[in-house]
Amino acid sequence: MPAETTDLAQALRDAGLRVTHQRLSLLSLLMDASDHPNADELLARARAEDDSVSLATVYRTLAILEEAGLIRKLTLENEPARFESMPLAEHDHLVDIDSGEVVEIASEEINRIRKDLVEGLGYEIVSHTTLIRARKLR
Amino acid sequence: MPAETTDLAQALRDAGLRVTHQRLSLLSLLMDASDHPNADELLARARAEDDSVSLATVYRTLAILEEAGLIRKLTLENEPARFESMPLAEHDHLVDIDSGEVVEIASEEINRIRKDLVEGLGYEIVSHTTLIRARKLR
DNA sequence: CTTGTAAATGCAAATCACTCGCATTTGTCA
DNA sequence: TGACAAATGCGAGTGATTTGCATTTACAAG
Ligand SMILES: [Mn+2]
Ligand SMILES: [Mn+2]
Ligand SMILES: [Zn+2]
Ligand SMILES: [Zn+2]
Repeated sequence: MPAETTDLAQALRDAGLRVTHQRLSLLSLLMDASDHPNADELLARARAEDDSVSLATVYRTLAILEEAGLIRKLTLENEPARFESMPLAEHDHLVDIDSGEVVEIASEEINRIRKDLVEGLGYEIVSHTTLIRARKLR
Repeated sequence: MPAETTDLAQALRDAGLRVTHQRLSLLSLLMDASDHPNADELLARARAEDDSVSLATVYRTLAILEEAGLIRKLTLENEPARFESMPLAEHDHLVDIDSGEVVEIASEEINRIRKDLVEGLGYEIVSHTTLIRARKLR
């Protein structure tokens, strides 16, 4: 039995979730993905292994994995949501408006300033998303 | 003729847009709004003046005003988009996850750091949205 | 102030991403 | 090796937003 499979299965158990092929498949796909796929794309990839997976389960599973803190959902403008495995470091996303590509951006300084600002207003951050639409300079 | 009406009409003309009652109405509503209304709410407010306005026109008009840079659209998670008149100063939004209220947050420092970071990656920012989901501390 | 004409609007039907109901299958724990 | 609740596949529903088309309107000309 591969180590990775065991790890992911354990991550699901630790989250109090049952270990199903669909959950392992989607979690694994997102761990390995270098891009930020949406539900349709994940369905296609999951079906390469098991062609009986349904779109409804993809959506249900993604919601559950997000709830469990194992993955993150990116709500974009005018296009279906994309997903990524939970990153180790907090980071923002830049969408290249010409290619659609998503680039990750991290700044510990921005995170700190934002946190202080929000707390100064009497709030605690539950989650945050920064989406930058940008164009490549030439 | 009120000065405001003239101003808004001129803003539309300057953007190369025809001046219609619906556009003036929505633009005016957003200039005066202290909250961040969605399309449904704007339709209700617009109908208080002219009960023949349609939801389709509200959506078409909001898209046009946004394209013209006169208003801004906020894409939230799991709820219809909200709108605001184009703010003078760039700012982020905090959504109180308990009340649904939207709070504005401005930090010139964050804007500067982010701009430098993005330019360092060879991009220019076209627009950006930061959405913070937060809970009031007690 | 009329008129021609393209653009804007209202209405209803269509889209699209996502969700749900339900019969069937599967994971977990005796 | 069952019992049984939870998960899944499938198809039908939802809700926000968009679109086709007939009608109205803004506005440039005359
Ligand atoms: Mn797609
Ligand atoms: Mn509403
Ligand atoms: Zn990311
Ligand atoms: Zn704002």
